[in-house]
Amino acid sequence: MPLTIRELHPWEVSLEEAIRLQQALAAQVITDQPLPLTSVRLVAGIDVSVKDDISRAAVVVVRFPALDVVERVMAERPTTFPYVPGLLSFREGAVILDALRRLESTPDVLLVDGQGTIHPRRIGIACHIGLFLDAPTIGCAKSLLVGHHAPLPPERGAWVPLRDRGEVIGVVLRTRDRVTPVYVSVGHRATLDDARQLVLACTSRYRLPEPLRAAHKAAALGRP
DNA sequence: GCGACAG
DNA sequence: ATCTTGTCGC
Repeated sequence: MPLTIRELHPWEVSLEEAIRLQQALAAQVITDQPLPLTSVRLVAGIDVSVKDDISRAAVVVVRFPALDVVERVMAERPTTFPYVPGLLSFREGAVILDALRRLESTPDVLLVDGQGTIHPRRIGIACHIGLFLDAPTIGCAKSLLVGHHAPLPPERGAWVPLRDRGEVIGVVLRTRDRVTPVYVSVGHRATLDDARQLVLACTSRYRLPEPLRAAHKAAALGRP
């Protein structure tokens, strides 16, 4: 039984309408639902690459905790929406859903390359995709969109809370000794602690979790 | 008005 | 994200 995708709203909207949609959808994001790692069997990684106005999305599903690949799908479509900090969903959302519609397996949780609740309106692309799927999602970004944090210890597994306007919206996580950290936050239907633990459990030899590394490679346009 | 700013 | 060469470290 594949994932069910809800078409909550169109993607071709104005910048003003995009913000209005985010404000309405943000209230539906669930950030307190437990996601026991012992119950996770399949994890999906999602990433998008853009080249010559063509966006390519890739979704790679791996078994957990082994991390071996079990499925990989892709989709392409013209890039229309511009890149605007805070509105990434509207640039990459449609092509990601196109790829997800081709998925045959049903991941228990999806890792998205980008922010979850680490967002001005608390609805980054990971939350947005989670709402369309009504499934557990987690945001894992390589750089920061908003928020501040204390210094992070140098060893793998170290983490500190990320705060914005007085609230904890995510964590800064070191996935490898002495390596630049990643920013983890809940996308939908998960808790921040479970999100952090899952990202770390999906990371082995590299900085980024395996599902995202695999999706990044698959989405790369250039060389076949 | 001046910075900050996922991918 | 994409554009690009060499280079430091395990």
